[in-house]
Amino acid sequence: MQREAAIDPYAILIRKLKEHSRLQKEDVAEIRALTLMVRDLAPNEDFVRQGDRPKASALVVSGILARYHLLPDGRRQYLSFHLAGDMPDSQALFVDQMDHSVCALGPTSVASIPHGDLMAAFERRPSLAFAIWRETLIDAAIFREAITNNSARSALPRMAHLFCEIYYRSRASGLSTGDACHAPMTLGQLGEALGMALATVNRVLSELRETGSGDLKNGQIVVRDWDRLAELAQFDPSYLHLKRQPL
Amino acid sequence: MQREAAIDPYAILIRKLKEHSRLQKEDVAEIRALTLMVRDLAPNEDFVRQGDRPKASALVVSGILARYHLLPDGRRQYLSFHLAGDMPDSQALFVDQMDHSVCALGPTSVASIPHGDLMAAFERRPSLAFAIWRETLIDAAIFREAITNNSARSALPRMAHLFCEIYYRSRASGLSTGDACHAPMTLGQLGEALGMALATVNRVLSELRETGSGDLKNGQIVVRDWDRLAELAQFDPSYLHLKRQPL
DNA sequence: CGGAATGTTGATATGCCTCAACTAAAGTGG
DNA sequence: CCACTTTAGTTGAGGCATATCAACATTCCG
Repeated sequence: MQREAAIDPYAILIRKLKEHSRLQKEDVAEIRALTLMVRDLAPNEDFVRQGDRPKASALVVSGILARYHLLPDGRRQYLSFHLAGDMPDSQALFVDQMDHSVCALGPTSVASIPHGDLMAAFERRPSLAFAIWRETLIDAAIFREAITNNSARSALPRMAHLFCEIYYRSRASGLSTGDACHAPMTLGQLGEALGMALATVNRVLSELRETGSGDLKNGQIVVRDWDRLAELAQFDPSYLHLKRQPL
Repeated sequence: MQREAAIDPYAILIRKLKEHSRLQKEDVAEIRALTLMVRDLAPNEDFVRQGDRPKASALVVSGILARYHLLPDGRRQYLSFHLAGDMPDSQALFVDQMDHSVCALGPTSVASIPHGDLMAAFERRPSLAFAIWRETLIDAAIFREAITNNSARSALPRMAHLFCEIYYRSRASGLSTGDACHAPMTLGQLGEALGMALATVNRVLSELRETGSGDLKNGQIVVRDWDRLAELAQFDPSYLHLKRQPL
């Protein structure tokens, strides 16, 4: 996470919302009037924990946030990954208590937006509320796809699908660099996302590598052959509900 | 679904929203002013299909609706089950195209609410919009739990967990009768929800039966020993975000 | 009453998990 | 900057949970 001098968190949020929603000038103005407190997280640091009652929502400015469930025996189940522009817990606006935790994958910088600010903005600009509501609904679509991915696909296509999704979303947000995108997760975490054992992750990843379609390396997903990867994964991006297809 | 003469769909929605949200008189009035078109579905009949662009939202009046993904090879992955009072596709209000289908499990009666009506009501009563937004967020929490259930739990606790959830939600909505609740699914469908093969479903269900904690019989989930069932499932209902605990 | 859908049970196969030993890389303090 | 420790990744052997296949029983429904 190179700390760049000139990151404009507002611009990041505006760009992201525009990927799926139309924003009027007034909506943009309303966004620019929000109070933002940017904070840097170390890899693996929690932003909120299961059981918390946060008073602000998170906006990912750079890096990646992940949501996860903590199981009684201490294991983790990663639920979703959130790139720059995402607001991974706008849900806390309307649901008192966190039912999951949110942590940084690699070094990550996060802006907090006080709930009060957001609610006031919603009142003035319902269309802004609808854009963020839509964002939470797309989130839900991503969860649904994860249910299907982890329940109905075997190890190789399952991993391929997750890679497709992260790469595709990165690309849609202009966060990819050529054939690669940022994904600083360990094989262990990948296993906790996909519901497979570490040793299996390793073997399946090697297998994926050998197909020449994709790879995970130095904290990056590398796409060597998109068509092949997407076919292996049976990846259909329509569930992401983006206005423009980056691939 | 016995067709009863005196079902009031408005009352069902109001009761449901009150399980997690506070409604003012004006919100209730706004709900009662909505246009509802009730329609009966036969078992297995689709209400909307993947790819559709519905112009109305569904409200379950009686029976159960299920959401599912259709995979390229024709298999299904059931994603969630929706009881009376649920609005399983309010998402279509803000997301153009359906990324999944919705079908009836047993005979089911569904009310359609035109999107225009809802949006107009939201404009007059933002708090009503927030209640329904909250509903969609709880939905998302249920999806997250399904990810964890299907990815991190083995067959027996996985099945127990789904039974717990459906029974608990039924009870919260006053839809349970003693120790049982309506759940007219076949073993095949149960397998398609839990990501296990039909034969396995059968064996695991027998096993569950033998623990004396729960059962699925005549289209009903029967809870013989709630504490045992909940323990088997590691069931923690907090993700349902209900104001009052029915158990 | 007959046919289709659903449920039951056994035998066998296999994909993934577990355990374990080891290598490589990354972070840390002297 | 190097030795040391910790964390991450790699690979093999073996076992087990669940899938698959197959035959049959049962219930549902027209």
